[in-house]
Amino acid sequence: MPKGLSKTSLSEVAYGHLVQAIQTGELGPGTRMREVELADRFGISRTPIRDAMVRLEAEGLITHQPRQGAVVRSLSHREIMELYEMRQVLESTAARKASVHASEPERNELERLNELMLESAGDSEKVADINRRFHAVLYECSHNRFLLLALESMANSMALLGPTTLASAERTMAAAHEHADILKAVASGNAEQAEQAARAHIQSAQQARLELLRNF
Amino acid sequence: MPKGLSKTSLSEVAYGHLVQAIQTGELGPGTRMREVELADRFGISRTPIRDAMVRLEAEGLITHQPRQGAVVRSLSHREIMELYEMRQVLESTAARKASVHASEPERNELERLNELMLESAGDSEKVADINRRFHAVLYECSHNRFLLLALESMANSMALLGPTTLASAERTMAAAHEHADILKAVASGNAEQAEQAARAHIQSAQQARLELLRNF
DNA sequence: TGTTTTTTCTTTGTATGCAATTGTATGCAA
DNA sequence: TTGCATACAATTGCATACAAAGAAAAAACA
Repeated sequence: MPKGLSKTSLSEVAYGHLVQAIQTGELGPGTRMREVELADRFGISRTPIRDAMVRLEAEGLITHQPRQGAVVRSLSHREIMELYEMRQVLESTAARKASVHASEPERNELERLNELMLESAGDSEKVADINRRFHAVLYECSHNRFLLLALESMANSMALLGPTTLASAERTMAAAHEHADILKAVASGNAEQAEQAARAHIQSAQQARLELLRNF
Repeated sequence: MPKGLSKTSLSEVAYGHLVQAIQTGELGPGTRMREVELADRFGISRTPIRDAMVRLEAEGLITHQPRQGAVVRSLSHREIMELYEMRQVLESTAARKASVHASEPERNELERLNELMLESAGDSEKVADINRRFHAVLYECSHNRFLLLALESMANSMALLGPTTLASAERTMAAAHEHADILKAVASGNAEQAEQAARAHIQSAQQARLELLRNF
């Protein structure tokens, strides 16, 4: 055993692993999650696994029927639309709040991430990661803890959708452009415009998602 | 041990008890929650208590420092304002969606609950309960599972605020009136108006909350 | 007396065992 | 073959035991 002065609990480690596994598709929607199996895989006992799974269920990433085990939630077409509806509401609100509350370092960080994303166009894995971080920072900028909580939970749910919509370089460039629109509005403190730009961004992401679903 | 007629899991029972205890103020903000103590109180073991607590933490009702136990979250003035901001966003969205998706039985149920609330003016406990149910039904009317999840979590967080703002008969009547405005807009399918009415309702609730805080 | 160190004690984090329940396979009868 | 009952196996829900980390208390020291 590495002389790990493990600061974080195994429950959190397990939670992180599971979220990642769901994000990468290693645990795709519909997959049955057996406690012992996961415990073995991570080399820990069932208890922290259970903790992580309870949390995942509270966030809606997995469903859990009593005495019947948990499965990674599988979203119907309708639910996917509902998720994007919700995302539109939350992201546009975040952008609005950010336009009021974002600090200059935060705005700079957003600029930098967006440039980085544009530069990485083509490497879809990297782009997806930077995109996630961009949105995460934007969420923080809202400076509203309850909104943040809901946004993070929603972002996790997005993992249920599978591959990113930012695979193509064109879509990446379009997204970066939309991000820039949001940033411009945020920087100028124009709440209305920021909200609209975020709304437009999510709508276009939804559009891209639908195209992806059509050609699967 | 009584013959297990337990239909729902003990974890859920514990979760329900804890939420209720927080709502009634039995477990007020800042209260330290010891696992063994709660387990003894409910006559069960620590495991289902832990499950419930993990869930409560995911919802933001309790905070949990590693190796140091959990405490019922205590909201600063700023956080209370943030909570109402968030509530305004979510409730107005719910009303908007309800104006599109609510079925006739649902609308009738809302009407009935609102009448019942008005009739109960004076009995603040009963009013608060009916009010909760009114809002819960409105949430369902949105027919968006992700929005619903966020709303339920938010409603639980409201429990952290302590006593209801609907103690006085006047405030109850005002609230019922505001509810009626929402219902009218929902019934006529006017999304914009429904959203505005809900926003106004939450603003007025926030106002009442501030007054309550001032005189404590 | 005040401060630092050591010790004890409480409480959580984790592992594991047991019992209950559900899904599944097998056998029997129609 | 199909429907149904019964037995078996897999898997979770819960309880409990143990270990480790912090907090509190006690002791030692300046």
